[in-house]
Amino acid sequence: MEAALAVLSGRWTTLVLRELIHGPRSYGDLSGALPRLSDKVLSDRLRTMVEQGRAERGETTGFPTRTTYSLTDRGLLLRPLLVELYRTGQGLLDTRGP
Amino acid sequence: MEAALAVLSGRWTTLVLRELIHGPRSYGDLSGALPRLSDKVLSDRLRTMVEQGRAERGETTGFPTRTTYSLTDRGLLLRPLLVELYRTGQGLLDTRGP
DNA sequence: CGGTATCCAAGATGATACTG
DNA sequence: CAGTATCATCTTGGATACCG
Repeated sequence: MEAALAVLSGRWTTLVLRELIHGPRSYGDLSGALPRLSDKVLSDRLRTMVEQGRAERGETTGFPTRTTYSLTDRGLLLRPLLVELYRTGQGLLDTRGP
Repeated sequence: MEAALAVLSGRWTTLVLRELIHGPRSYGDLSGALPRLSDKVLSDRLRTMVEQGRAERGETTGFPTRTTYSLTDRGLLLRPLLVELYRTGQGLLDTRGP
């Protein structure tokens, strides 16, 4: 449990994961989908996820650079947990949340 | 999802919840089961859970006081999420964690 | 036994500005 | 477009000590 929590740690981690679960996303996609997330924190999270082997980065050679992030198999392990987080969140709101 | 995360926020919240899911526990039970958790944080967490309506407190009248905490129906909503946290944690460790 | 009161250190986050 | 650099701030957690 502590291991799973450690992976989700950080206020924005799960939200970035949710975006990536729907498929590869560019830095700009993520930044646009999460407007309240600062560039600094976004790149912090992405770097951590890549270091942990949960995400991969595909970088183009041209200019402007276009980088695409996608989940690895290890990252996809988290999918059921994210689904349960969503379900539980709905449940909490239904019964007068949070 | 954010609602669910907010409820689990705090490094020790899920561990306290796990103890309570097995049944009512006194303050001392919890403190003993989680030796690395300071009194301050334990009482912070319990207070928050009671405020949120996820736990209830039953206090005796005598002395020394003996207080028992237990989960409410709202608290039990979190059970499937905790189970999934546990499952995911196991999965992470199996594939070379954390 | 079952807490509360302080204070401090560390880490996370946010705002802003700048670069290849 | 895709970041990095810097700094202020906010939040958590831990240590310690004390109270009814």
